[in-house]
Amino acid sequence: MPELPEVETVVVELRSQCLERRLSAAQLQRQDILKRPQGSTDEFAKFFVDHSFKSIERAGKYIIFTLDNNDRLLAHLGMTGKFVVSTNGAEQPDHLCSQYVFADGGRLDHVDVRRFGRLELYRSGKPIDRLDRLGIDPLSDVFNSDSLKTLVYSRNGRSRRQRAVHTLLLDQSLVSGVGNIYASEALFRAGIRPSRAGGKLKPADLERLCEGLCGVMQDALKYGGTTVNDFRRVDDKPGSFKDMLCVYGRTDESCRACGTKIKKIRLGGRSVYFCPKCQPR
DNA sequence: AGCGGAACCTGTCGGC
DNA sequence: TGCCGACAGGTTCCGC
Repeated sequence: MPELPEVETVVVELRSQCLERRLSAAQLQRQDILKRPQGSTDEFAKFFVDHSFKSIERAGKYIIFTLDNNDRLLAHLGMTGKFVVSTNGAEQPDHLCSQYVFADGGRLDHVDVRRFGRLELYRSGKPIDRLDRLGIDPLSDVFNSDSLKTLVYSRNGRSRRQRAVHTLLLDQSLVSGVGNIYASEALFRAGIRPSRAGGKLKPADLERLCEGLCGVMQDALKYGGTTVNDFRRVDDKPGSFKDMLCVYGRTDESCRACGTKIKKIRLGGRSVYFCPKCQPR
């Protein structure tokens, strides 16, 4: 389940392996993965052939591949999506969604078992509107406890939000890149109960939450992300942050800080984990 | 506008 | 042993 640290890990590795290599073929194996289809499979190939990737960037959980003609491929990995660099002679992997063949004999495989991921093609100059709707990135330098106030106040700024702070953290238009794992982990670090209403957070809470979010993202990045079930790096190795998780997936195990049993609840249709003693309210 | 819940998708796991 | 339902969750959509 790729969240910010996993996507960032993938982007850094893709950048080191895929830039400036001429593409000789591209195929879309799963039509339904391409949102707003831009025509036939042939046109998908034409979009890439004889071009190369000029830059690869991350925005929230999205990956933006920019070609040398400034056309762009926007990719979202969903839950189980991955990009794997391989050689053209290698066997075709299961659940292949799209594939990019380099003229030098290399290959980039895009695999997604559950097909929650999406691809979109944008011609040069066409704005990617959905990126404008993303909230603040926890790794950016404008992220601070002040910008986290988006969690507390409604858009018109006149009322306070009633939703659970955990649910608010998952809203990509408020904070971008946070998913279920790091929402639970950040709230543990901040000592805040996930079910607490966002509007009831005090300035000191936002301060700790800011530190918790930044900290957990940076730490996870150092370990190459978290592999719970499916996530793989570009070299198909798992990330190793799983061993560092304090609450996520640790139901009935004891808290690393105080020994209390970790509790699991449901919020907004998601499983949420917390320590009742370290996160009193 | 804010909010909750369903739907999408398939592999895995626990219970019977 | 085998079947079946529950579960995993990022995003979008729908209805209140």
